[in-house]
Amino acid sequence: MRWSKALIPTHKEDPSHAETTSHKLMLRAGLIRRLTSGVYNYLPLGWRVVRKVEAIVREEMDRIGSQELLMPVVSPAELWQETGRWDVYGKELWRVHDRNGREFALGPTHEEVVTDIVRNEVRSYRQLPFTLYQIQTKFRDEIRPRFGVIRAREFIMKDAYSFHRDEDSLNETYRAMYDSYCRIFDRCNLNYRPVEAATGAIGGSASHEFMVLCDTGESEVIVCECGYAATDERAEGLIADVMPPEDPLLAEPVDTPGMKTIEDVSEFLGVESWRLIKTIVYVADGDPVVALIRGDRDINEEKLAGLLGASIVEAAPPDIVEKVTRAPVGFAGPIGLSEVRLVVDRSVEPLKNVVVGGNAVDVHIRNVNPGRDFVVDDYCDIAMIGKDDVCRQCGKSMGSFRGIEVSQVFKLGTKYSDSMKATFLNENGKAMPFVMGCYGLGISRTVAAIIEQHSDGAGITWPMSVAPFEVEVLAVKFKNEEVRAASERLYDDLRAAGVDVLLDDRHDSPGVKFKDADLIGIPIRVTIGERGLKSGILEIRMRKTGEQRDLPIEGAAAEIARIVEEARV
RNA sequence: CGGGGCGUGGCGCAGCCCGGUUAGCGCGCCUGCUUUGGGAGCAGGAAGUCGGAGGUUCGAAUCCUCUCGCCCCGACCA
Repeated sequence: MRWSKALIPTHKEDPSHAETTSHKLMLRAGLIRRLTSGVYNYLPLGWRVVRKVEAIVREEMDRIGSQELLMPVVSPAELWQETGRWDVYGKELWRVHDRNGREFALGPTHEEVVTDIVRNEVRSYRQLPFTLYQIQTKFRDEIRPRFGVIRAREFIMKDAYSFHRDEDSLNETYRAMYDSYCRIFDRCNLNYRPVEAATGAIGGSASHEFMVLCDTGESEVIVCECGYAATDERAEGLIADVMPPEDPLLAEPVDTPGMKTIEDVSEFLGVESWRLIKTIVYVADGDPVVALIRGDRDINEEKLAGLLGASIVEAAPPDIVEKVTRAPVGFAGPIGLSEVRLVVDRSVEPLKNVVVGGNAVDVHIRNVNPGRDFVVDDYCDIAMIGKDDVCRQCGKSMGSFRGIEVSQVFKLGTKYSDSMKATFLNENGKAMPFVMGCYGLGISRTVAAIIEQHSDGAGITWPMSVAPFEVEVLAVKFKNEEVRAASERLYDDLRAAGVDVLLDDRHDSPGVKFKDADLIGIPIRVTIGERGLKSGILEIRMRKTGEQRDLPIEGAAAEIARIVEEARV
């Protein structure tokens, strides 16, 4: 490609709307342009990178025997209603309707569609196991699109689905896919880590997310030196007991006018926040539930939902809170509640003489003792675990890091095949539901994640494997006949050698070209100018390391092609 | 959805509080000449219904109302 004919619109200044490194650089280097919130054009340079990442993904999917297909973006509402996700997925499911008012979803993921294909086409256990995948545009009407393509409403994803006769077979493919993902991210030169994850709206029994380490990442991972690593939604751990031994005192109401938050009450009464019990009313699949946790901690709604076996758990609206506690929001407590399920976190068990809401306006109760003043059937783990908590596996205190979630794999089990009646016949002629796995990988997000880890003050520093071009030939003073001839020859020779090469043949000043070269970050830059030509040399420079050396023009193309070949993964 | 902020040539911004002629600046773009190893110089030029609608006023980018869009912080996920 010749730069003079290419659409590579670079910018000297940072765009005003972008915050993160990758977002700024993708805009400045002319990889993407925003069309509307969370929706992006991929310009030629950006698209080339997407294609490179896709190629790696395809190779690795093929390697484990996964077959590529293409499913439609649009799918009918009825399919989603079969599994209940038409409702469960909520507003994030991008819904459209046709001219007759019939409803459709723009696919955010394709469990329903792929299961529909398989239930119609696969009959026998002899056909199992197999894995299907596609690379396609996905739609999620995100609450808040963010960070350019990292959280977009329209994005590119590779999604794979495996079908099995039993759990053992699923486990085998799950492992193969997990290893495949490791190879993919290794080849993209990413510093990443697979961690245990919650299953969320997709469902299933086990899940891992692949996290690319990045301080501005949106996900928090809890880690322990023993090897344990899990997302904060999923992490288990022990919350250290801070309660000193105390004799139980007599519970008594206390006036707390207008004190509605843990912070208010703890300040007003002059007690530490852990000497309170946080009481939160939730609605789980339509039914109110009250959850209790120590005052300085937060409830993990994901865990609560899992414990209750509910698909939707959300904080109750004020009218439900009032109905349940007979008081406005802010004075909920466990004492005297009836006809509502109480879920109590383990952190509450050791507490003595603590403060709870009084279930009445402007009243709290102090010196409350769990078990004595209210009944606890069972203490559970519904706590959001943090980096300062203690590992359940080894007992050491844990740490945390932030990351970008580039992929997630799930063991789905029969969740979808059950609800969609997708079955095969086993050896005994008995109809069995397919055991399924699903495996997502955000292609566009991976591109952004690569930039997050591969840039410097001057621009992007692409790894060879995903760079839009492998070599940039920068002609200083392209007008000069000798420079022009030498550049053209090298350009042709490199292309003939199978190298992706960009020729900067613009008639701009050298400064402009050098700055642009740094910005778009092609791994190898070859500079050809009058100066070097006099002595028959050109200059080759590695973008990432800044390492540079002179090369005789004779045989330069072959030498450069060799270096490129070596750097390819 | 709650909180905060912003919409002025392609990009980055000033002007707005305190209304007043042809709406500025830097970058970019076009033409010509000179220049060419780290964002060149000179000369000339194109490009904006000041997000939109309504209102106040002799007069609105500026004040008021409504509306649309965008970004950031929190509840969602590849």
